Amino acid sequence: MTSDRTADQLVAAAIELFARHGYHGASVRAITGAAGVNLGAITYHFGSKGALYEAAIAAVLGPSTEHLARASSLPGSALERIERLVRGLFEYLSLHPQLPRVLAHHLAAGLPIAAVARDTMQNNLRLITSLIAEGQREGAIRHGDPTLMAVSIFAQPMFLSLMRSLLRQGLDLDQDDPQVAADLRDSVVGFVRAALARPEHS
Amino acid sequence: MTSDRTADQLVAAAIELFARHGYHGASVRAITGAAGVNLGAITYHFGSKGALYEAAIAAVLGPSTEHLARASSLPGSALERIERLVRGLFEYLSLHPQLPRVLAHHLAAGLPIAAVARDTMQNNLRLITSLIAEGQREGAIRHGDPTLMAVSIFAQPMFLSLMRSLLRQGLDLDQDDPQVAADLRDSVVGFVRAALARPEHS
DNA sequence: CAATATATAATACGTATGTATGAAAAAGTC
DNA sequence: GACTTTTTCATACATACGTATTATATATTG
Repeated sequence: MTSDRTADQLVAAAIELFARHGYHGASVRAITGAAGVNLGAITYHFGSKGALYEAAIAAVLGPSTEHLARASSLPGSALERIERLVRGLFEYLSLHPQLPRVLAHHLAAGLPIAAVARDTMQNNLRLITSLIAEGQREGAIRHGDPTLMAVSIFAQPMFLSLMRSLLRQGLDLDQDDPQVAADLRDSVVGFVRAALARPEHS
Repeated sequence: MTSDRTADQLVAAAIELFARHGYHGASVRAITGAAGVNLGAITYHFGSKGALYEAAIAAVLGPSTEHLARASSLPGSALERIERLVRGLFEYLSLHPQLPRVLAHHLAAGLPIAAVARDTMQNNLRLITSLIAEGQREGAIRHGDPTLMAVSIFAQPMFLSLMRSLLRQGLDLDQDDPQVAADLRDSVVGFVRAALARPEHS
């Protein structure tokens, strides 16, 4: 029962096309064409275009939590582990640049969020939240609602990745350039560190 | 020549429907229906659906720069003016919650960005950038690339607004609740302040 | 009030959409 | 190797799409 090649290729093509053109803009014909499979393959393997959409969301979002958990699992101070988590998020986004794009379409709709998306984001945010709370107990992180701080942190890599084309066309910041990407990562990490760190007593 | 009622209503309906369903998902029939005008009105007043789309983008994004400039224009330290700008951005987003949604669809596509969108975002980011640079000259803001810092700042209210439905469904954070909205604003402002402030010497 | 521009309206046209259908092929099973 | 299940394929169907067309109504101007 190895991997169902057709279904996998459909999901891969769907992720890219849903990210680029949104749900309605990515036609069944375009998806099956890009995947190199027959027109009827979506109906056969998933039942409907909508079901493939959910599978695509699950495929881009799903693995993120484990990736972030792994990145932040090494021993160290809470602040250090948060930095590693942020870098892990950048890493995941460079591997899956479609994540914020698919999510953006999905969120903008304002419809009920798919269960996978809701749960995954919940877990990702909880991961950051608990690290912040730990840092606050250690006395290394300043006071403030850890959940809201976590949202602030999460927003930056996500939105930065989403703004990819705009930053290139508007500010000549090409994230494909490894140096630019590294500068962006370091800037965000520095920003987050400074935002969380408890002010030193004068 | 007052205001062309039909064209205005078309833009208003288009903003909402493009925000919710994306370009392809918002049909000409749905838009004209919501606007309460004839099916042919888009062709007549704008020439095509694509032209209406550009007009809609211009209408949501365009006024933002002046709003932010006004909010941050009052005298005060750079840090204070940045705080006012961030609050101004939250205010603008509460008046135009479609902005990040329309922009998200547009950015996710990865296509050439519409000129209005590019220029407006450029100006908005420049506004923050120059305030940061000013604060650095004053010695109140820590070192770091002001442009990248500006992106970090901008990302938070934008992404927060975009995550509206997810925060409600996943974290029980309902931004329609004025108290929750105020807490979010204050948290982001505090986060930004701390991120920018030059560390005190111990 | 005629004449002339401007706006709205109803409808038609060709194309693209998601899915259903049934035949052909491939893979699996005894 | 015959039989059965699973998967692919080609095609058909009804509907929805963006826009063009043509007619009607409403302002505008002399």
